[in-house]
Order: sequence, then C-alpha cells, then structure tokens
Amino acid sequence: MNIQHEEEIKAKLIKCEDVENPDQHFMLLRKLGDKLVKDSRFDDLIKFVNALANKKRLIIINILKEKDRCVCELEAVLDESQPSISHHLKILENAGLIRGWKKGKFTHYDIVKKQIISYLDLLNQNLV
Amino acid sequence: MNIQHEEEIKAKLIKCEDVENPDQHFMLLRKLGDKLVKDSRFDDLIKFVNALANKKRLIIINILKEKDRCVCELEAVLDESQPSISHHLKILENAGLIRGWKKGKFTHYDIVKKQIISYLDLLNQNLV
DNA sequence: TATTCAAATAAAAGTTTATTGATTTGAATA
DNA sequence: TATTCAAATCAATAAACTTTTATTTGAATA
Repeated sequence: MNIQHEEEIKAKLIKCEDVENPDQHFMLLRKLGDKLVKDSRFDDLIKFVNALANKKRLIIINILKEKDRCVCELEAVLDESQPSISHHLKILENAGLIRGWKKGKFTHYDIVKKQIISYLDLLNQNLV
Repeated sequence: MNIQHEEEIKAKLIKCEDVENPDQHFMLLRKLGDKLVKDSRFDDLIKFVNALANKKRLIIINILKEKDRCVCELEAVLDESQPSISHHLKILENAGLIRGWKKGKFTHYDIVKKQIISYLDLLNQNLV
C-alpha cells in the first residue's frame, strides 16, 4: 500500500467513528488484515469451497453420495465431454472430497465422507 | 448430447458393471442428471459457495463477524482499491451474507448471521 | 441550494477457470 | 507381448472472475 493511499484512508478514519488516534487505528486494522492474509486455514477453506463452487461438481458429489460410480456413468449423468468430467473429478479429488480407483478397465469414484465432514466443521467454525 | 456420443457411453455401460439393459441404465442416469441440473437448491448453494470462494471475501466476513465496520476500515484491512472492495462487498451482499447501511457519510456493513446459518444448514443437508 | 466526499458504478485490462478435440497412458486380456 | 480401450493429459480457445482507473451518484452539511 503506498503512502498516499494510506494517508487517504487515515483521513477517512479520523472522521468515521470519531477515531482519536487514526495512526494507531489504521495500524491495528493493517495488522489484523496481515494476520488473516497469512492464516493458512483460509487456504484449506478456499480449496473446499472452490471445489464446490460449480454446479457440475455439486451434481457429481450428489450422485456419488448415493453410491460409487464409474466415470462412464458420470458421462451419462452429466451431458459433457469426458475430458471435462475428468477435469472436475480431479479438482474434487485434489480437494480430498472424492477418491478414485481402477476396477477392471474402468475407474470408479466415491465420496470421502470423513473429509467432507471435516471441511464442513471447519467452515461452520469459521463462519459462526 | 448427440447420438454418437450417446452410443459410445452405452457401449461402455454394457461392459462396466455387467449392465443387462444399457438403454434403460443410460436413460435412468440421464433422468437423474436432468433432475439435478434443474434443481434450484443448487443455485442457492452455488451463490453461497461462490461468495465464499475468495480469500478476500472470507477475510471480510471474518472481520465483520467480530463487529460491523465501515468501508474505510475494510480498506485499511485489505490492501486493495476501494472499487475492488466495493465489488466484493456487493457479491457478499447479493448472496445475503452481509448487509450495508449509511451512517452519516459512511457506509457500514455487518454480517447476516441468520442467512449464513441457513446456508450452512442447506450445505450440510446437501453434502452429508 | 451548492459543495463535498464516501462509496457505487462503468469501462477496460488482467487473470483464472472451464471446455473441447487430439493425443497419450497404462492396466487388462487376447 | 501385442492389442485394446477407459480415462488422463495436453494444447488451444472460450468464458468467468478480479482488479484497476476514471466517472458518477446522492446523502450530508456549509
């Protein structure tokens, strides 16, 4: 943050909320921000919510919630190309939400309920 | 989905999982997919998780969780331009997670705990 | 009612994510 | 061990999201 921008913010802070010591108030807010930016729990959370932030991936999880499925079944469910489904599966797997294994020539996936519950707990803790 | 793609998937389904009637199996999977694609609860969920799928927005929520803040305070916390913060606030407000009001010349925001809890319930229901 | 100014909006550029067609991989089995 | 084929990876394009600078808005108050 450059000096000019910093001073503009401090100028506002003086007026807003009757701040007596805008330098100190500003410093505290900056420290708070820095602490949060460095907090690695957010990175876990973002991995989780990013994995969920797509309708097709939510649908995949909902399908797999019922029972494990092979990729060709997911191809029938989602009207989408095989590489695109593979891409979504990888994102879910990288986040630890699903798990895949070979069964003959076919690859099956199921959900990792434990991990999902753990992420949900983290999210609950973080938001409320 | 075009006929060729459809036939390719059915051909796999015959081999995978000893499916006796691949046409029927395919049809059931397609119906399942269509039902889920049309399910509007997913749109609510996506609005929620999309709003959370950004570190700066998670930080904003964490700051506001403690107490309401004016925009200028958020400018000090997040090292970012005012319009960008405004953009993130709008996304959170459109999702119903935060709420803003004028207080003199300054705009304050706080979180809407009730809505957040309601979304978390929905997410829990949906995932487990 | 004219001026001020915090914050919203608009327009444009930058960045990330999604999708597709083509190719590769590697386990199964002929 | 050569072939087959489901699924992963690659390369390129398209779509969505973020960030910035410039401008506008509208409530507060001089």
